[in-house]
Amino acid sequence: MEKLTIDQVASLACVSRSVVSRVLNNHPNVSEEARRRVLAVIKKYNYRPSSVARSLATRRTYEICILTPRRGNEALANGFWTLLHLGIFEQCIQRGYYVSLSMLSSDAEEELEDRLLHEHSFDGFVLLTSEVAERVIEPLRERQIPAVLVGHDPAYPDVSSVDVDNFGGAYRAVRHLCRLRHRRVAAILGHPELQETRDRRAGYLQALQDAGAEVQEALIEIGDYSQRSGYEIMRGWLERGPDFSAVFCASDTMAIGALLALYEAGARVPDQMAVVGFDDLPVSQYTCPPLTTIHQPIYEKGRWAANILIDQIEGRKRLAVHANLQAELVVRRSCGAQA
Amino acid sequence: MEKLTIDQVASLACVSRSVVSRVLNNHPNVSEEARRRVLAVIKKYNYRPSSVARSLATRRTYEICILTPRRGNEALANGFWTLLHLGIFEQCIQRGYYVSLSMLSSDAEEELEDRLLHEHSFDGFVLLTSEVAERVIEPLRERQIPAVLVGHDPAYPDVSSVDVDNFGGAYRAVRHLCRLRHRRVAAILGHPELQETRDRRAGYLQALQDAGAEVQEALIEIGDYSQRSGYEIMRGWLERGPDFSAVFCASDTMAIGALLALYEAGARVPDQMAVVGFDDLPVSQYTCPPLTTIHQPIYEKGRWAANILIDQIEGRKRLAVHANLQAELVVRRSCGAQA
DNA sequence: CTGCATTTTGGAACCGGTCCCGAAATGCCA
DNA sequence: TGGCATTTCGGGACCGGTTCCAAAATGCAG
Repeated sequence: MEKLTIDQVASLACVSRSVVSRVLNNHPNVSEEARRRVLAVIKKYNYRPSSVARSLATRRTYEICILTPRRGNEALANGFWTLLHLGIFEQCIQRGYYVSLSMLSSDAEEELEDRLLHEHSFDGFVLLTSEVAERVIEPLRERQIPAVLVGHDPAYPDVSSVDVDNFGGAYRAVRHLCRLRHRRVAAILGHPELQETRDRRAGYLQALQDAGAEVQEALIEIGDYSQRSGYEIMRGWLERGPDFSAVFCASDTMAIGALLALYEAGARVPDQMAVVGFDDLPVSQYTCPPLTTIHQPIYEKGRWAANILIDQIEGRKRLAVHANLQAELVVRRSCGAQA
Repeated sequence: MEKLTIDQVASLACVSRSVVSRVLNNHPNVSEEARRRVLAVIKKYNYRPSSVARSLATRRTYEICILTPRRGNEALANGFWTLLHLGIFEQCIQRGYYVSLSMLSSDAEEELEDRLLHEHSFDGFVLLTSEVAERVIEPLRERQIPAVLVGHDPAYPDVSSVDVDNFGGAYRAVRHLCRLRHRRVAAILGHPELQETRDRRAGYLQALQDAGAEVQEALIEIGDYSQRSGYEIMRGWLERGPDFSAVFCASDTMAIGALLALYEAGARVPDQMAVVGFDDLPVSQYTCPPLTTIHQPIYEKGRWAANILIDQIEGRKRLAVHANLQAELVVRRSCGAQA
């Protein structure tokens, strides 16, 4: 069964192609009689208008592009991105948009960026992390292409964004530890140039200060969101004999690495060392012991991002909006609050 | 800076648009002089031809669509899919194709399927799992749209596929346990209607038989690839007092769930219970203890799938190819072979 | 310098839609 | 029944490329 064109549908329904077009787009001013005939033909032959041809005429593709950072496999393959993609995808489909996927490696693949931004006309872009934003924001601005940032960066106040309350989340995580009588709480944080890291760090410090606990730079180490980095940092500490009783990890992945180091050293969690994470990955319910962490509504972040972007594409929102979603503490066993 | 059209480039370079088109497509029969002028204009204005217009004329979009099954979040968000998508993506980009992402929920969303298959013209489809294949194979066949299946199913011998050696992997995992003197080895398998499950089950049974170990239906339970299912199955066994010393899990996710149940029950792994998984997810290096498992080259599977599909799109392969990738045993600590 | 083969060029049709606009059909009222 | 407003319809230009083909330019041999 060959694919029909609008002209073939028109002649089968004995009308002009303008009429068919009007029926397809729910324009008024088409007689009941004609509409009926056209719909009958469409149904009979299962006709679908070519989205390519339509895009050419309307200059709209109904396609948005997700730009995901290309990190190491270990930092990438933890379910976080799948959930985010899923949220974006489901909302887009619901609103009639297709989703295209790209992963940008950190070395400059200008060729790829050029193609994505200029050659293929996406209606808008979802930028995952400010690393990605940094690389593509200029050309997007120049061509006035709608974009939304998942994450946030004060450097781009004009770009809509959706983020989780990183400061508040870290604050609540560490406050929780302090309330459990931990006076010295170490931290494994992420790349210091990320805004996210700065906010989580600030939350951590503020919570310590508010609790009257010790604040000490020496208790902070920098990882890269991989399990390996969490593992190695914790192992380094254990070798030197840690002088603290709890660790706040800026991601569950790093917490998972830390848990293994503790396990190998025979240090019991939470008795000898309390651990809390950040993100609440699906797997974190199943670590040994299950991880106390800050729940990020990852899937919802995706949905919000898609909604904001599409509103912008369709011209409903003129000004940039900055959504900030709640990050709640999920108490499980790695912190010692539950038997 | 407005986007130029081919006509504007042509007049800036003082040639007709046919010449510009020829330059863009590396056709012969364009004078050095003209080519030079055209390239200069293209470079100066950073011109990119519109892929939409080109697609309309050539009937090729250079876009392939990944169809991912929409499972529960827990079974979805474990890094497996990200790695697979990444493999597909990187190979596609390298060969000049865009990647579109779709997740099909199991309840019939015919509307979505129709749109994906008919309205938007993808050059080809990557079907992740035979569940997905089952739902879309018919219309794809009918319209002769290239597709490749990741996984495999004897019901579709005419559809190219790439899979891992499920039988061999399971066989090696269980043989390993038998060699460690386990005589009774339980199994947590996946959905029985999946070909994958059938193959892994067969490998498990064969290994037991070859080792002269006990083969007993009662030692087999069915999970759904979620951590939760692994957890609950193991917990059920522990409550009844297990009469076996090792478990083969058909996925790492289920193994991770099982590890937690064992941890909670105070059963030491591997001393009291040996555990092996299947997949070798990035996180499996960091479970407590690290998981012995069968390594699936997930990323490579994605690359193979993309390559096979694009070969087919570009007409290089006429016949269906069925790739079968090695699945190797990775010995870590959960099986007791390593100190 | 001529004549023919070959290279290079530009015009035009085409891909499959949208949308503007003038013409035809219809409705309504006097 | 005629006249005017309104609804419906169809023709054609357009979106930005590709590709076929005939015409123009060039190259080469005699």
